Parts: sequence; structure tokens; C-alpha cells
Amino acid sequence: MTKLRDVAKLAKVSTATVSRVLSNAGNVTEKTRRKVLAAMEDLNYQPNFLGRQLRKMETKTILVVVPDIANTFFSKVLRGIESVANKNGYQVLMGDSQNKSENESEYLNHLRYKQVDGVILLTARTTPHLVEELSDSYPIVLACEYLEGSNIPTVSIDNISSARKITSHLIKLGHHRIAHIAGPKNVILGRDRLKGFEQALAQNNLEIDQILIQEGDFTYESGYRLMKKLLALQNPPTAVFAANDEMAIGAIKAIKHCQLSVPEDIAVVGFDDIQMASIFEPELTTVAQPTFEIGSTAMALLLSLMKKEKLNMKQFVLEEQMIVRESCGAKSNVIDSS
Amino acid sequence: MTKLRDVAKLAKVSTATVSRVLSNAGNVTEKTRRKVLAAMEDLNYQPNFLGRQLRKMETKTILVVVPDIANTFFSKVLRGIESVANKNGYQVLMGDSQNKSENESEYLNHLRYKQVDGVILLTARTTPHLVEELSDSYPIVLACEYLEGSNIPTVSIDNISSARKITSHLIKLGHHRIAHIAGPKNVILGRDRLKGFEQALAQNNLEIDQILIQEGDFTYESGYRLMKKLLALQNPPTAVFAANDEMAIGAIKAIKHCQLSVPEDIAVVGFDDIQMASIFEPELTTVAQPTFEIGSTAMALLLSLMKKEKLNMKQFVLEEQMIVRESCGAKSNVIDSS
DNA sequence: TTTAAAAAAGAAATCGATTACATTTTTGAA
DNA sequence: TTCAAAAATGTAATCGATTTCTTTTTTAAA
Repeated sequence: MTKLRDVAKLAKVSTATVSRVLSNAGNVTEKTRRKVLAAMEDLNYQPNFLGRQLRKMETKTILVVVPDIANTFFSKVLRGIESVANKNGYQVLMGDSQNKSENESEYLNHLRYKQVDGVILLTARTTPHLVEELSDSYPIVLACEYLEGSNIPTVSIDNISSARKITSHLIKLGHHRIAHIAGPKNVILGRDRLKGFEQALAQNNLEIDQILIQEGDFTYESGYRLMKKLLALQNPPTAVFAANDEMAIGAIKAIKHCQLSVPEDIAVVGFDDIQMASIFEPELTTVAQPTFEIGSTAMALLLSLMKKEKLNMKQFVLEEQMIVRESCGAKSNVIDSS
Repeated sequence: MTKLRDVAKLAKVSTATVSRVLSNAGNVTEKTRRKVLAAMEDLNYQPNFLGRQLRKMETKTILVVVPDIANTFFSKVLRGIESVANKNGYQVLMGDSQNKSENESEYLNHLRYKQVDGVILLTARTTPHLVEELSDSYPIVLACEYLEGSNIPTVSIDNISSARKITSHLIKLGHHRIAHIAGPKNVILGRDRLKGFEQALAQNNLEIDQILIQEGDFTYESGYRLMKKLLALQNPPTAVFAANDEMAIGAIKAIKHCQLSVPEDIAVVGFDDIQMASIFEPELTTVAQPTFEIGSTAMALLLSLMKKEKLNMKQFVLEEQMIVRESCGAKSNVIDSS
């Protein structure tokens, strides 16, 4: 490994001068600059980042912690993050927490150890306490999920109101007995979407039947399993709101396996608008989050944080959009009523 | 930031002793050890990795470069990598090259700059030259893809033979006019699967009609678009082999949109066995790669490389498995003939 | 030509931990 | 008790680049 000092020696200048050439800092004659560049070329010199990072105490790298890389929803958020990061000279690294809070905390240590300059959490299952504590000293942004009653910079949509809207949509279509395949109770998204679901029922004076609320874990399998359970009820639901698209697809699959059809026998709606939502049959009615924008906003926020800028706004709630497709039966309804 | 020196001062020992306690190096009395640990506790000391890394010239981190995180196939390989990595005290970071070779090269620079100890490439679109060159000096393992005529450590399946097998399967089912929606020509996987396809035709004395070979880019959209093109032919194919599941699903969708059905009118098979392959309707006949094992083997290989162990075997070809489901029509055939 | 200001270049400290080597302390056999 | 070997601890160099502080050189106005 040739190092800066070797370049300096060959070019017959000091290490300081080489460093100045390296960082384009100015105050270097064109003549010396050429001499140094030639020496670098000669020795095929590559600066060692560890040295630079140690001195500058920065890595120009940020870490994104994802709960589950297999979930394509997050990949779009990542694209948003990367687009802003790269424009600003930052590298993006990903860590997959695999839905385990231990892994999440593990990744957060990268901050303590100065391995990355900042972190965007697409999941906040770690003890809120830890995130709060770290957030005091290091740049952290939460995206998609958030921490209740916390002041940590956050970018997300209003999950409660979106869930309320899509549930109301089912109610408007004439359903009274609506089930909810919920997300995990320990995840804020799960709790919020449940809350929105319950609010919609309450607003329409519908009773909340606890047996119709089943807690899944955002996977296809749990959607399938819980739907089977709901179908086995004496009085099964006529509509189901699943807390994400994967579970919704699982639910539809379960319904089909019972020789029933969607939306004719049971209407199903999901949440997230993953790619499969528009490919699967029936096409899924769901809530589309502005994924790319969530990512880019989060990264912009993180940049401000890293620059220690004064923030006049730390929490962003972006607009979501309900996308009506086939699985809720609205379209066939429209045709019927026309 | 409290540093090692502060701990040493508080514990009234030398920095060397603190370092020894930190690394459990032994040669420290239990008494001093306690004193040091107490001081660390007191100051809430967290070692700075940059310092350690610079000195030891290692980061205990490896980087996995993925061509497209949105493709769930890779997430399973990643799980295999992580499982072995974590057992050996390595952190896994991911970089998404977004199918661009510039990004790929960019990520490879992490090696030069000593930001990671090793790299696993799940994509090798960069100029072979660059990878070859880096591979001389740094630990690099290729997984899934490989470089022709290269000696770089690699873990993959035999794409040519798998493609040949699944094409032969279609031929055995009675198809003579089989199309291939290929992967990109500049990706070895694309070329290999095409080669296998052609071999199968040749072995069965079927003519290769170039119009039936369409080059896609592994995305759903390209599968859809190219299938539409194939359907518009005067003499369309009766079966299609798509080089991956996403394109296969796109193709099926296109067929359905033309009021035709799969497999009755046209049989379709894919490659990879992503989760959607068994959820989508009709369920996809495809080739299942041992994803987890590819990942774990690649990581094990990388570990040996990083330890500079002598390798008696550098290239691994793992067993794949053809999974026959509905989309090829074999099952309905079986029922017919029974 | 002189001289003050500006620009260029160099010397050496620094970032934080590790470690080779040196020194001190402890151990235990003679 | 003595003393050599082993164990514990300390000192200071080191990893590679950046940066502060000086010193030297250049520039340009007087």
C-alpha cells in the first residue's frame, strides 16, 4: 500500500501539500499540483479512508435499517433515500434487522462507534428509550414508523387516518361485518392501523367485535392463516381490512381455497401498494404511500441534522392515497349501479 | 466523547492496560481489570472503531452488492450470508447497484479504501477486468453470477444445465414452438439461460427461431411487454421459458390480457422460485435455487479468503431443483392421462 | 529597489486505539 | 532468603491522513 507520505517523498513536497492537492483546498501552485498528481499516478496511490475518517471524524456514509429486506415496500423508500444521499456525496448502506429488536440495537451501535455519520430507521421496535437517548447525540431519522410522544425527527404518513379512510370505504360499500387482520401489536404501525379501523367503525355506529380482529405479523403466511380462522367463524365477516398488502394477498388466497371469491363473497383491502398489489388477481384495493418521497424527505432531514442546522420542522406527515381496484368490489358496484 | 486515555487516567493505569482489558487479551490482574471496567462504566466509555480499524487495518464488516433490492430472490441469499457472517463476528452491509455497473464499481472502491474487509458480489456487470484486478489484492466472492474464464472464487448453480432441463420439460410436454424471454445479453445469467434453452432445442432437433428469442431485463414490465410482442406474431409460441419469475409473471399477465389462458393455451415457466411463484395463479413452474445455501457458502468462502487460508476449492456449483407447478401444464396433463 | 501583504509550502501535532518493546512486579523453586 | 522466570504493567511508536501553526516564497504597491 502506497501512502500519502510516499507520494510526498516522490513529489519532493510535504504531506500537507499532498493533502491539499487531494482535497482541492487551493493554495497550491499549478506546477506543484501537477508534480503531486504525477506522483500519485506513478504510485497508483489510493487514499486510505480510515485515516481520513479518523482525523475528520466522519465517514460520509449513512445506514438505513430495514425491518425486512424481503418486503419490497422498503426498497422503494430506499431508492428515495439513495437519490438524495448520492447527490450529496453520501454512501448508503443497509442493515436488515429481520424484525428483531436486538439486531436493530446492534445496527444503532454503528453510530456510537462512528462507523456511519447518521442512521435512518425504517423500523422502531427497539426500546424507545434507546433510540431517544441516541437521538440526543447522533443524527437519527425515523421513516415510516415513529415513536409515540417523541420528538425525534420523523417522516411518515398518517396511518390512523388512512386506515380509517379505507375502512370507511368498505362501510360505504355496504359492509357491516368487517374483520381486521392487524399488524403486530408491538409495532406502532400495527396499532395505528387498528386504531383507524376502530375509529371508522365507531363513527358509523358499528359494533367492534373483538373476534374479528386478528393479530398477524405482516407476512403472507400470517394473512393466510388468520383468514382461515376468520372463515371458520360461525358468523364470518363480509369484508376484511388487512394491515398490509402481503397479508391481504394471503387472506385472498385463503378465501379462494375455501371456494369463495373476492370481492363477490368477501371484500378485501390492503395497505402499502406493493408491486404485487396491481399484478395479483383480483387487483388489490389499498393505500399507496409516497414511498420515494418518504425516503427523499427522510434523507434531506438527516442531512440537515448532520450539518447541525437549526430545524424549524422536525416531523413530516406526507399525503397518502387510496387506490381503488377490484378486491373491494367498488368497481363492480359502480358498474352495477350504472 | 470519552476516549481510552480518559479511562486509563481515571483507572490510574496505562492505555495499554485498558486496551488489553478491552480486547480480553489476558495478562491483566482481576483487580486491575475490575478497576478499568469500573472506570469505563463511570465514563460510559464506547470505543471508537475508527481508531481501532486504522490501527488493525480491518473493519470486521463485509459488503454485499445486490443488483436490485426490490428483487426478493436476493433477500434470501442475503439471509444465508448474514447467518454465517454474524456467527463469525462480521457485520453485513448491503449496497444496491440498481443494475448499473457504475454503481457496482463505486461499491467496489470500499475495498480499496479499506472501508470493508471483503465483498460478495451478487452481480458482476462491471468490466470483468476491474473485478479481476481487485480480486488479486482483496477478498472478493461472486455469488449467483460469475465471470467467464475467470478464477475468482464463485458460488452459483449451473444455469446452462438448469435452463436446458426446464426447456426439455416443456418439450416433453409436447411443445415444439417455444419462446424464450431472455435476460439481458450483458449479464452472464441471461446468456447462460439462453444457451441452455438453445441446447435443449438442439438436442431435440427443434429449429431455433430467432424471432422467438426476446431480450428482457428481468423486470415484470419487460416480461409483459415482450410477451405481447410474441403474441402478436403470425405464428405465436405454445410455450414460453422466461429467464426469471418476474418476467414469467409479466408474460402470464400479458397472455391473460389477450383472453388466453395459462397453461391451456400457452405454457409458461420461470426461474428462481421467488415467493410470488407459489402464490400467483397459475402457480409457476420454475427452478428453485438453493438461495440460503448459496449465501452461506459464499460467506464461508469469503471468510477463508479474508483469513488468507489456502483454498483447495474456489468455485462451487450447487444443486438446483426444478419445481413443477401449474403454469407448465404438466399437472393437468397428469390428470388427463390418469 | 524596498517592503508589507498575500500566497505557498513545510513541520509537527492530532484523531483514538493497538502493540512492540521495556520495565516492574510477582511467583515459586532452590 | 535469593534469584531466575513468568506475569503484569507501562512507554512510546504506529496506523494514514488532516490541519494548525510556522516559515518561506511570491506578488505588487510605494
